[in-house]
Order: sequence, then C-alpha cells, then structure tokens
Amino acid sequence: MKSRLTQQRKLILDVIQAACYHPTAEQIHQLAQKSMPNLSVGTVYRNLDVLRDEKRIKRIDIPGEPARFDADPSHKAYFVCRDKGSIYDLDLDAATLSKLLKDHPAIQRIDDFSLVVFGTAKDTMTERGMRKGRVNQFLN
Amino acid sequence: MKSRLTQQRKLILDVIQAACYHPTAEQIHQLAQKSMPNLSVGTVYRNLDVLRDEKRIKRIDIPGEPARFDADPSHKAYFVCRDKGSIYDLDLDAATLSKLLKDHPAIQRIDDFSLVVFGTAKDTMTERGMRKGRVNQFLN
DNA sequence: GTAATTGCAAACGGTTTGCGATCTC
DNA sequence: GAGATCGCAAACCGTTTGCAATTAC
Repeated sequence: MKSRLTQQRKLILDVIQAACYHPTAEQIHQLAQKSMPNLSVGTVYRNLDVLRDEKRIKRIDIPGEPARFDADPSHKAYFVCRDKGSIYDLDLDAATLSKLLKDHPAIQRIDDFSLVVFGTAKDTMTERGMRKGRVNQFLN
Repeated sequence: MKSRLTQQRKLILDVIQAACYHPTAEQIHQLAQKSMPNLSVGTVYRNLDVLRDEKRIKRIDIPGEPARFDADPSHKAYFVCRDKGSIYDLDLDAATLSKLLKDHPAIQRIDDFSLVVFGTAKDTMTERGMRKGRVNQFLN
C-alpha cells in the first residue's frame, strides 16, 4: 500500500497550500478542476483521506458545517466566526490542555482532541470590504 | 412561537434524562418508541432542536459519529473512547479556557466552544464485563 | 507488470422538510 | 380557534464506495 504521487494528489495538496483560508472538500474540488476538469469528487475525498493519514494535512471538523482542510497539520484549535464565515488558527498545545482537564478517573491516555471556538471576529478587515464573502469571491 | 409541552416532547426529555449515557437521536427514538410506537424520527429531531434552543439539553458533536445528547447543558467538554464506544463528561469552564487561548487579534467575543478529547479509557469496568456494549444491551 | 489510483455514478447515513392532519393552550 | 406540533415519506447534503479503465513505479 505504498502511496503514489499522482497528478491529482499533487494538485490537491497544492490547492490546499495555496489557499489563504481553510477550504472545504467542495472548494478544493472546484479550484482543482480549473487545471484538471475531469477531476472527480470521489478522488478529492480519497486523496484528502490519504493525505491526512500521512499527516500532510489536517481535517477541521466544525459542527454543522462541511469539513475544512488545513495545510498545516500542527494546528490544534480554531476560531470560527459564523457571521463572516471566517476561520482562524489558535495557538494551543496539547500539553497545556491536558493539564487543564481535571483528572478524570476514566482517562487512561489522550490521543487527540478537537477544539473549535465560536464567536464574533473583529471587523477590521470587513469594514474595508476586504474580507466579507472573500471565499466565494476567490472561487468565482 | 411559544413552545408547548407535548406528550412527545416530554417523553423525549424523559428518555434523555433517564439514560445513563449520552444517547444518539436514533437511540432516543428507539427508546421512546417503546412507550409511543408511532413516534417518528422527524419529531425526535424537531424536538431535540427545540429543547436545545431552550437550553434544556446539549448536543454533543463528535467528528465522524452521529450527534449525542446530554440532559445537562452545563457540560462543556467530553472524553471519547472509540474502542469502548464510551463517552465521559469533563470539567472545564469557559473562563479557564479563554485564558488559555493566546490573545488572538481577530477575536472580538467568544460565544461557545466545542471540545472533544479522544483517547483510551481505563479498563476498570470493562474487565468486570460491566461496560462493554452496554448501550446496545440497554437498547435490546 | 502490478498494485495503487482514477472517473463515474450510484449508494450511504444522519438529518431536514413539505404536507395535511392533529393536538395544546 | 389559532398556531404549534405531529406522522409520514421524500428530499437533502456531505461523504463513501463498487467497478472497469488507467497510471505510477
């Protein structure tokens, strides 16, 4: 099961790395199709799985929204502003977090965690018309 | 839009409160159908939404799994052992967490967060045959 | 050469929704 | 009686999968 550097796989990774936000699978598909029109959704999802298994990308699971993908798998936590549809990386390391959790009698070992913080982002960019709907503009 | 205390709504809330674990919508539906055979899934989901809006229950979103529901909406974080299929409440308050997040220039206000920790649970109960598959046994 | 990967299209699974009938207040 | 809620069944939507053809190594 040795993974191969397919044209499709390379393109998908490029697209994620080039995006200045964290795109969804559908956005990745649309962007990649510009240079490879026959690229199928199935291939995108399969490659996202492979790339994640190899820890070359990270999947961000946001309740009630499609998953997003991050070119930097070291990120651990995210801030989501649903108003603006924007998402920001947060600095937080696993060691600090595990200290924060009161010792729970049932926990033997912690492997991973998923932390998403919801709230309102500052308007600094928006009020200059730079950020609102940026993702869609980029895709258009 | 004043919410009414329907038989169905009451039953669904009872089921969640009576469960000694955090059931999924499907489990709630199955359990509730024992005393109300015509209860439909749609009604379960609609009521779960209403109860959540009224902050009488909490929905637990676990990546890659169906949502679970908690009779105590004050819970903020959960520990999931995928091996055993078990889930535990963790003590963690929003204030402590927000201190932990390094000040991020884009954050204006934090409304809510979703924290799920994955790992392995201790075997204490399992080895006495008390916990493994408990949910299914209960449903059977 | 061969095993991994692809495109296609159909299926999946959890959740939502439109409808006319039925309840709660 | 008005409007919230119900049961039913079909639709939804992000994601997965079976298959025959193609490609990377």
